[in-house]
Amino acid sequence: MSTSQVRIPAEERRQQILDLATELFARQGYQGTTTRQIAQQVRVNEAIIFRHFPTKEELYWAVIENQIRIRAGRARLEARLAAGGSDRDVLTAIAEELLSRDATLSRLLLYTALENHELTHRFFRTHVAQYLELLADFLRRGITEGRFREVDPLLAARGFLGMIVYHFQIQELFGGKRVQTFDPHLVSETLVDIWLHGMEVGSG
Amino acid sequence: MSTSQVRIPAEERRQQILDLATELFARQGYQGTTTRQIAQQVRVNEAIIFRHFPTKEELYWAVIENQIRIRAGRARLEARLAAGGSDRDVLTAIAEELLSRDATLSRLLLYTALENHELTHRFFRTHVAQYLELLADFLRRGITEGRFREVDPLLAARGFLGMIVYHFQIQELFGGKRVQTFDPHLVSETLVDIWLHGMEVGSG
DNA sequence: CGACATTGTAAGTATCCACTTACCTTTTAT
DNA sequence: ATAAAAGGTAAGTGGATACTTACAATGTCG
Repeated sequence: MSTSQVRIPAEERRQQILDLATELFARQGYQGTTTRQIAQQVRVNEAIIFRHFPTKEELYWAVIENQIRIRAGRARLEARLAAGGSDRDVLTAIAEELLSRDATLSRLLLYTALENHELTHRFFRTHVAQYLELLADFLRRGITEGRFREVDPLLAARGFLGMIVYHFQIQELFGGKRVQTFDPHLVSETLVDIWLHGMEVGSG
Repeated sequence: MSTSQVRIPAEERRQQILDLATELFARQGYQGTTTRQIAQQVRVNEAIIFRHFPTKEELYWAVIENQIRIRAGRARLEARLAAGGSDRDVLTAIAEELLSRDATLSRLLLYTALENHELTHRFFRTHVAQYLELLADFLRRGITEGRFREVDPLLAARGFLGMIVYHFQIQELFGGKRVQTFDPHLVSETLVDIWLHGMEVGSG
């Protein structure tokens, strides 16, 4: 033995690798992160990484799938939409949840969208598109019930999410928060107010 | 001499390198693109790249600055805002212009935002923030003139751009256009309609 | 107590990267 | 005509990268 040799059960080590790799991939992307870096973060020999994950690429997809599983709020969105309350309350809650997420998953997904061509589209269809469809369904109901104006529900859903997500991107990715910080609650209320006022029949 | 040896004036060669590097960086990012790849695209020896640009990184920034110079429509936006016409016409024209751009610059900027921490923020302040400020000024005038409701103009500007940019991102980056294509004109009109209806005093 | 699977390490390997060096070929100015 | 300047190439360099191999320490169970 020459260094410390901390022994840890496999399951735990695997999770540790996954967690630290998540951090690095989110900050630096797939290409910008080396397996040596990951090993150093875990304080373990590089070979350990390859004992738990056959290739760097498989580690990457494990990271992505893990993050989607624990973070992407498809279930949470469904619950929110089903829970009821006024349109304003429901939408504000959704917006606030999106704004309060940490940037890790967003960064990973953007990196993946940029770096990867084919696999991203499959992923997009099964996750982002589903999220948008849920929102669009909610709007479609509102339209047939006469509460919302007649517009393409999918476009309106994209518009709503776009307001929120773009603000988040500017603050978290482009360093906007170094110039000016915003109260997430105020942001949610303002953006929901504009969008809802724009969608409601006979408002104003 | 062993291969063809096509001789071309320096200025022209430089531009050629810039153009092909732009394409590669936009598709694969800084880290994902090798100088050898660029040389192969230009059909020139790798050393030529380094004759025209001292390092890969300087080539990258030359690419970015070039794209911003020829594409980013600060001047065009100012002209549009000054040209007058109804709010609806002005905003629809802006939206349509953003939607009809090709994805190259967007991809480059997103890559840069993700990969680079410090330089991106400086760039963001001098370009994206300025663009948003111009829009916010336009809204501020509308608010004091009583045409728009009283909301934070910067947030409203982000909301507007967000609707457009997010739609563009989904279509161009996440492969949304493989699932469904949209008429840019229809998209502009729909999103502007929602946002404007949401901002106007006494509409509906 | 000792066989053995498990967790770990050190030290590779082949390949690829950004960048350099040494040299050749064509154009141009005098 | 010819020297110099400019555009081009082949063949490196050292270092990094993903992944492997050979072997050492350790907990567990018969």
